[in-house]
Amino acid sequence: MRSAPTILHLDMDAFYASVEQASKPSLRGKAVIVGGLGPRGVVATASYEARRFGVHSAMPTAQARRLCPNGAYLIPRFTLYREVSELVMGLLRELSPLVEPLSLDEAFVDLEAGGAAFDAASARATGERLRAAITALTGLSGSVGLAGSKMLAKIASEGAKPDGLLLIEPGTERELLAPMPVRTLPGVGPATGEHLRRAGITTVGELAEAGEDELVRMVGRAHGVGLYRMALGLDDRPVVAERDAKSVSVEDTFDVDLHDRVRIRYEVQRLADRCTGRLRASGHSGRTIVLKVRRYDFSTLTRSETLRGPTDDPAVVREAAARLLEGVDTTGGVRLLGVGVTGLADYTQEDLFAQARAAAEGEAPAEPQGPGGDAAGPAPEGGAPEVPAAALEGTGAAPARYWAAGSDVRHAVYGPGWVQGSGVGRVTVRFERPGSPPGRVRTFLLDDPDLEPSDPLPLVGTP
DNA sequence: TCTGGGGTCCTTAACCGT
DNA sequence: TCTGACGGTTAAGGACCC
Repeated sequence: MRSAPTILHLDMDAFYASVEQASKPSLRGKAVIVGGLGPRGVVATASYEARRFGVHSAMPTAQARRLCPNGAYLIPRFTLYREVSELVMGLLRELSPLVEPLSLDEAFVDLEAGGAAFDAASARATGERLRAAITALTGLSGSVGLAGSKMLAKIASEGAKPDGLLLIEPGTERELLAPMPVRTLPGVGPATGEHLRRAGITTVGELAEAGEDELVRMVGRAHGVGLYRMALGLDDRPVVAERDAKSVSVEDTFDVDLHDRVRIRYEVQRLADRCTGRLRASGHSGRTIVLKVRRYDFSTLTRSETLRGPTDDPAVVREAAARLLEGVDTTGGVRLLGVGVTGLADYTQEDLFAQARAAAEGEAPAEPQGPGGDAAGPAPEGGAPEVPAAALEGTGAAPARYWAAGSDVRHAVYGPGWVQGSGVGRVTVRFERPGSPPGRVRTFLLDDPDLEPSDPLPLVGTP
């Protein structure tokens, strides 16, 4: 807690959807929904236009389509969002060395540590300058909260949305918080909220009245103490610039539940390989392998195994994951599989045990084998568009090229554009780019040789 | 046609060693 | 030698966040 509101929280407005609108001029002012488009997809971000229809994040995409049938439904393009995010984070780092990103679209900044503010007036001026700079650089809007602590800065930016700035003057926080619903506090989700409601506690003020002992009794030691302090507006967590990763994991939800044990084993191997790929890319190795299984009824279980030392060897992770799978009953069907590695070492330590064994066996690590050697192999990796696994299920036919809605393409004649939709042997492309007027739509055969996938264009600086 | 994917942190229980 | 307290580690699950 500090006496001047010099902790800043930035929250970009409807980030993914706004990036899509900036890069696809015909979508400006329209309902845009970014998320999973499959039968089990959920909404990641909805534009404010879409929110007016009741669409919000974490909602099943199928439900969103019912509420907002004329919206534009797009898959996320994380590479582009990451680029835009880096631009924004760069602006934050000009304000202070103490920048703590929470996600691609959110961060805390300690303005005092950077000499960018020392009181309410200078903090407000810095916040407004930042908002203008973000718009100038990216064309997007962000909301800024300023307060004497992280918690209040975050609550402030929430209140500032969209496209605003809110400053909470230190000293006013208790009376400000008191009437707010408990769910306002970070860390109070559906479960804790319901728990408290049953005890007759619905506002932050009532939370403070309940007292620390009572809260600890209700929700446990760590949570109770933290909750009580937050209810009083007390929060002295520092802004931490660099936090090292503690785990790496990958998981897939399948469009249709998996029953075939051979196929399940195969998918676990693929996930293990993807996981080690990411592990190595981040320069880590880890000691504990975790297998996650979500069954047909949405019940989730995890099984883990701790090795004698950290590894980043794909064969070792694959074998551990396969062992863990053998202890899991999958009759009834599996909706999701995941493989993770925790207990990360911040350096890459060779796994001498695995190396020695591989040398003894005189064998290169085996590639995972497809179930029964049939055609339902993995979707192509890398630049090429992926065919969803379910699209191949039960078909012996070679798939036509698959064009995901929202993805970038380039046509030999018409230039850059994006996929508006595809079906019945055709793909519809809208030809426009960031900064251009809304473009026109053309339709091609799925395998038109003039059409190819391409990388996103930058939001600004394109001629 | 319900419910993603990537994480973090906490709790509880079992087990081991002192 | 037996029992108990305690601490560390591992495993499993759950809440929460964006």
